[in-house]
This record gives sequence, C-alpha cells and structure tokens, in this order.
Amino acid sequence: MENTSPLKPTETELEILQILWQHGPSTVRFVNEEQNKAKETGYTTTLKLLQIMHEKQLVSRDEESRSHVYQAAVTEEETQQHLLGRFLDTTFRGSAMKLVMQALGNHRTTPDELNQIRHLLKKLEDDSPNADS
Amino acid sequence: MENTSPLKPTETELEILQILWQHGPSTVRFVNEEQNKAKETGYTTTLKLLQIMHEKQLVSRDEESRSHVYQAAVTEEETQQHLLGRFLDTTFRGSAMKLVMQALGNHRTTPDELNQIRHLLKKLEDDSPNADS
DNA sequence: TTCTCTCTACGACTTCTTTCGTAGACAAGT
DNA sequence: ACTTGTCTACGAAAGAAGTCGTAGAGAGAA
Repeated sequence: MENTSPLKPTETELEILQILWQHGPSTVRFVNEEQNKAKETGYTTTLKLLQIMHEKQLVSRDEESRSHVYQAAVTEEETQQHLLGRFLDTTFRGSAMKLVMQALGNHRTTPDELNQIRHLLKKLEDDSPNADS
Repeated sequence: MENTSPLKPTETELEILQILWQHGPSTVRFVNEEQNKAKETGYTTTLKLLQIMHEKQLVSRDEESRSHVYQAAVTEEETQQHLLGRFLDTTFRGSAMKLVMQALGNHRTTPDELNQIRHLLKKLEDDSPNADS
C-alpha cells in the first residue's frame, strides 16, 4: 500500500490524463484528435508523450491489436490530491484555508454547490473531537 | 486595470517572490541566504534569477547603493489568484467546488478556520442574488 | 505481388529554466 | 598604491519538456 506514484505529471501529460479519465482507454489516434480540439498537435508528438508516460507508469497499455490502447494508471483523485498538495505548499505556503477562501471568493459557485460545501463543513465539525462553534 | 503582465512566474521565481513577500525589499545576498535555508544555491544563481525577474517586471529594484535592493512588483494575492485560476483549469477542469472539497477534506483545518469559511459562505449567499460585477 | 495507409519506435532539435564560472567595478583597510 | 572582499553583468553549460522527421513493420486493397 505504499506510494503508488510520487510522480508528478507535467503540464501536457496532465492534459492527456484528463482525456483518458474522461473517455476511458483510448488509442493514440483518439487521444491526438482530442488534443487537436484544443491545440494542433502532431500525431507522433502524442505518441511520444504516451510512450514516455508509459515508461513513467502514468498509463498502462494493451498491445494486443496493432494500435495500442492506453489507459490511465493513476486515478484522477489521487493525482489531484497530489498536485493540490504541491500547489498548496508552493503557492499558498500550506494554508488550505487561504486557498479555499480565494477559490470561493473569486470563482462563481452555485448556491447548490455552496450547500454541498456547507454539508462538508458540518461533517468535518462532527468528526472533529474538539470543535468549538 | 488592463495590466499587461499576466506573467506566470516559474517554480523558482515563485520561491523568490515568497521571500520578498515575507521579508519586504531585500538584497541579493539576503534572498540567497533565505534560499539556502531550504536548498543550497549559488550566489550568482540567485542574482541571475533576480535579474531575469527584473526584466520580466516581476520585481523592481533600487540601484542606489552598490548592492541593489529588490522588491516584489506583483502582489501575493494577484499572483495567487492568477495561479489558482490556471491550476483550477488544468487540474480540476474548472470546478472550484471539487477543489475546495478536496482541500477541506484532506488538509487539516482548524475549527477556527472552518468558522471563517462558514462566515464567507454566509456572505456569499447574501451577496449572491444579483451579483454581476 | 505490389502499392498504400497507418502504426510504433527512436533519435534529434528547440525552447525554456536553472545553474554557475569568470570578468570587471568599486570600496575599504593596511 | 595595493590587496582583499563583495558586488553586478554576462555568457555558456546542463537539464527538462515538448516537438517532429524518418524508418521500418504489418494489413489490406487492387
């Protein structure tokens, strides 16, 4: 149960992971086409990236058919968690609260979402032995 | 308002900015010594970085005395805001709520901090009906 | 079979970032 | 005046990330 992967995906690798998370196992061709929706990218560029990510164990691949099928080998949540930790340290010097305040304050959030957060707050309070009001 | 500097500091530049934000205007020597507390860094490395940051207008400098005195030219908040925006998009596909939930859920937050957030939530709710500016 | 299309592999090039060596200026101290 | 220490400027090396050209294999159509 030890470290699954202290590996930090780069900017582009993350974009590819997003595609794999959203669409499930995909061929290079498919990933490339998705990437092109946002930004023109050569086919071999995508291929190379996926190969590197495979080496880094960020993705796994099925080589059965001629076109290999790639799949994310890390979950979206664990990756987000990991990146969030780093971001928190480097940008907010570790203060989760400052980050949350800024995120809530400057990005529109629907009333419903605010409610969900309220629920979470309540839950956190209940779990915490020494909560004062 | 239309400032032309949505420049994104690099990892190391951010570290230096943190030092300047925390300690105010500083000489290269001082910044370098602060950096060394975390990681051994050559003096000229720090110098070069500050010079580059000066070119990029991330810092300003006072050249009066022989040892120049550098000062952050961007505020901590605006930088955090900018980086947060990027991070939100690339890592959480724009969902501020998901980010907040994860931040609150997985990083220790004191009861007092939870309270501050609660206050913010209330404030957001009050302001929200017709927000558009 | 032969031609054509698509795929993987691989290596080289570019750009960006970080690191550092070296040179010249300048102020003190002796 | 000379030596020493600290400073800036500059250029170049080292590293990291992303980009792409080219070669060769295989599959299917003609």
